[in-house]
Amino acid sequence: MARDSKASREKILAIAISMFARKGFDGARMDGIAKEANVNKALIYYYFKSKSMILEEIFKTFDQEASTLVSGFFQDQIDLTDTNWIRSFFDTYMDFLEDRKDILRIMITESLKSNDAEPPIFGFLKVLFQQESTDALINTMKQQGYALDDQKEQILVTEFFTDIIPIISYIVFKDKWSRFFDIDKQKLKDLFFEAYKSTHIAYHLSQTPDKITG
Amino acid sequence: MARDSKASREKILAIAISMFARKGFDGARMDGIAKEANVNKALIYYYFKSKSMILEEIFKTFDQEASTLVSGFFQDQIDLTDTNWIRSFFDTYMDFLEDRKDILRIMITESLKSNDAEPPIFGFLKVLFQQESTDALINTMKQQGYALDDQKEQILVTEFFTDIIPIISYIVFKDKWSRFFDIDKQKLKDLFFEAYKSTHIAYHLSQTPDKITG
Amino acid sequence: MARDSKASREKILAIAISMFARKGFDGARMDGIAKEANVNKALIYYYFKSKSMILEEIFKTFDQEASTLVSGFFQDQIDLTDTNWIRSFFDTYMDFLEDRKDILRIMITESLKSNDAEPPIFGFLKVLFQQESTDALINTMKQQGYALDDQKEQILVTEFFTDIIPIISYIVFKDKWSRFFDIDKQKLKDLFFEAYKSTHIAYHLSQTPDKITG
Amino acid sequence: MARDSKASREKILAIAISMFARKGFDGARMDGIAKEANVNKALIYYYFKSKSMILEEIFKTFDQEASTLVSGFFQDQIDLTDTNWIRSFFDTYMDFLEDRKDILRIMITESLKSNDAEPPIFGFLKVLFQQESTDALINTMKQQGYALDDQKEQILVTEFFTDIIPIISYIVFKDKWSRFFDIDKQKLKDLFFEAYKSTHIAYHLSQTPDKITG
DNA sequence: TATGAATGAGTGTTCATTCAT
DNA sequence: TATGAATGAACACTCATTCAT
Repeated sequence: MARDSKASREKILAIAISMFARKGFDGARMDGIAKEANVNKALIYYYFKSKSMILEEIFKTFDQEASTLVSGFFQDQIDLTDTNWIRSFFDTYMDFLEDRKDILRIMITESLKSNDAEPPIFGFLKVLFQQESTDALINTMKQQGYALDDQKEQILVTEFFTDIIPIISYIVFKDKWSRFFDIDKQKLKDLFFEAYKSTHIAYHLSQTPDKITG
Repeated sequence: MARDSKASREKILAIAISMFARKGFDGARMDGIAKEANVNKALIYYYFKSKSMILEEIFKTFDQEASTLVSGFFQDQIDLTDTNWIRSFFDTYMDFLEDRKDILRIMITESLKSNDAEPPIFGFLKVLFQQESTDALINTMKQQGYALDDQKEQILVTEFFTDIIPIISYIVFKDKWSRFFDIDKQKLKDLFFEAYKSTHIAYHLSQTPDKITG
Repeated sequence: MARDSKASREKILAIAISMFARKGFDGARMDGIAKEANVNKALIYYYFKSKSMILEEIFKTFDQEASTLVSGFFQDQIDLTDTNWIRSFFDTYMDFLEDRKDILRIMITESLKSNDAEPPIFGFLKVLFQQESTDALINTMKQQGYALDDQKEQILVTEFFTDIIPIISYIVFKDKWSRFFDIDKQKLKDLFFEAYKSTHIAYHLSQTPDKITG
Repeated sequence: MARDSKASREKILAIAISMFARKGFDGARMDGIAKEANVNKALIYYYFKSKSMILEEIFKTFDQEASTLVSGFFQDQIDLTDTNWIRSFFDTYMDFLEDRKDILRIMITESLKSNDAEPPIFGFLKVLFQQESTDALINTMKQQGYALDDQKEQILVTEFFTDIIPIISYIVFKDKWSRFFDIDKQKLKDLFFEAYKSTHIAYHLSQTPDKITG
């Protein structure tokens, strides 16, 4: 109804994200997106070349925003021994992902498909560990006396499978978990943070010189 | 061509698993399955009521096999302080999942969709932590002096997000990881085990009475 | 961009002709015309009621111009025995059609469709042999001693299928002929004129009294 | 209704030809073809890969049949001086085309479009003047004393524009001509043959030495 | 005059599923 | 068991056309 260009486009995009997340990219229907977005189906094609192009734009925007987030982070002082700092980092990071949990769902699903393209989740990982950030992190950690084995490959693997993946999984599964295991969402969040702390964070702390020499 | 009843059915099932994994359930086509399985499309409907029923059978069979695996495990003596035992458990567990990695892919994808059904991956979790096993585990751990907070909820959350999920993720992503990060598969396996050991296993060990009393 | 009324309208018309000729009326797209004409799609509808109306205007204009051409011709003295006169007539006629070859393409295509409307190419034929012209021609020919069987029907059939049609065909096919039979365009023109002369013109000459009595 | 493979396929093909001829390839609708052929729309795609593939098959079949016709012809003795022979040849040729007049309509329309493909009507021309036939014709004509300028290019041009094109045009336009010029079909046929005889055939005869010197 | 946004009705094509044998 | 033929309901995408400004 509203002849408001920007609004229509954004609405379509928002519904598409929600739809792809709920039914999967292949399970989602253009008809359904149009109906839910309250726009004419043809209008979708006025703004987006094809279904796949919507997906591409979703991922591209996500990567850009993630990049901005990361850049912001590593301009501050990093202190992995400061529990407050870690919690603050963790919360900002979680809020960012929480706001984009539907995109994360889509990202996982699409990453699992077999095709020649790089899995979008690897793209996200690369954004998080882009050259500058990684270097800054490694340097900071070294300065703080961390026993870094200097193997970037190990860092990447460890961070991906024991940090990023658990966190993303928590975000995409928490609603269903809360529902099917009949548990309060705040309680679940605490349980997850406890698990995260006692595994991944504990691992980081175990590498501090304090811990070692202390 | 081949008038071998069982063979046709199994072939269809095998190809369906591979197809669902590669393209997603919605992206997979009955035509494609028939062609790849070298059977007539209508024959699929002779053996399976519908596309969804194939999926259901896949999950049901998987759950049964997982259940058998788990039962076998907890008949033996559990010793979380014995590194050899842990590695042996880990290897058996990994081999089992490795042989079913396509099913894991499907399971994740389907678990992410929005519907009223319980996510199949929760079903898998329940199989792993079915009453008897969990009880056995908890009892054993208590006997071995573990500081168990007795909260099954915490155990479930921790094991799911920092054990099952990382392991499954490793299995479903390792091929692509090896390809896109250009790293040898064996090397990657070592890196992952190192990450798993220094986070999840370290967490378990940290809970041993030795640590507490020591 | 350009706020030049006439220019936009003419441009749209010119592009429409080219587009209809290249892709056929049904194959041509309003979007494509707008884009190629560098105008807004809606502007086309400001100048033309619909796609079909563009076509109608094209044919109407063509018929009017053809009519003017023909009128001009039969004001001069007709002399079918004068080779110079024939060549001059032929050249003027050819140049006129050559300048409108895209319209001829459209005309043929549309004439072949099945509908109740008179094929536009018949309209063109009627313009060429409109009452006055035909009468003038017949009279002149009679005066010059031609063995006219006085059958206007025969004249029309002969002129259409062995004069107009070959000439139009030559015009609409010469570019492709030159390309696919790898022959120079001037050479092709000579070959065609030779063919035309030895069949159609020869036929006219064979009807002159000179030839017969001589 | 009838579960008769061959029949359905042929029906679809026949209706497609008729539809393409009536509305043009782009104007024809798959829905319309299905409905008129009394088959399910999806069945069309069971037999043909796409709309364009139907067209391709139509042309391919036509070319094969034309090739067979031509081959048959040049096994007999060619005698361009024998009016009976000419008329017999002409009739067979006309009947063949008459039976395929819808295909001719499609062929012309498609030949006029702008694309990189060779116009199908050139393909037809090549079939008619395929190496063997052309050679046979030229040899025969030479033996019979024809003043052949030996230029195959001239022959091709002359035969295309003053023989094939007029004949095809007659076939595709005769129904409409008869209707819009209110003339009996048999009468029209006679008029056309008269026109054809007094132009194209006259041209051939004019080249025989016998006729001229005899 | 001109345009960006919007739309109803299609358009070729595909899909899971069923039928007849 | 197995298959070629057949189908209804979608499916992503397009089109000529109109609206609001």
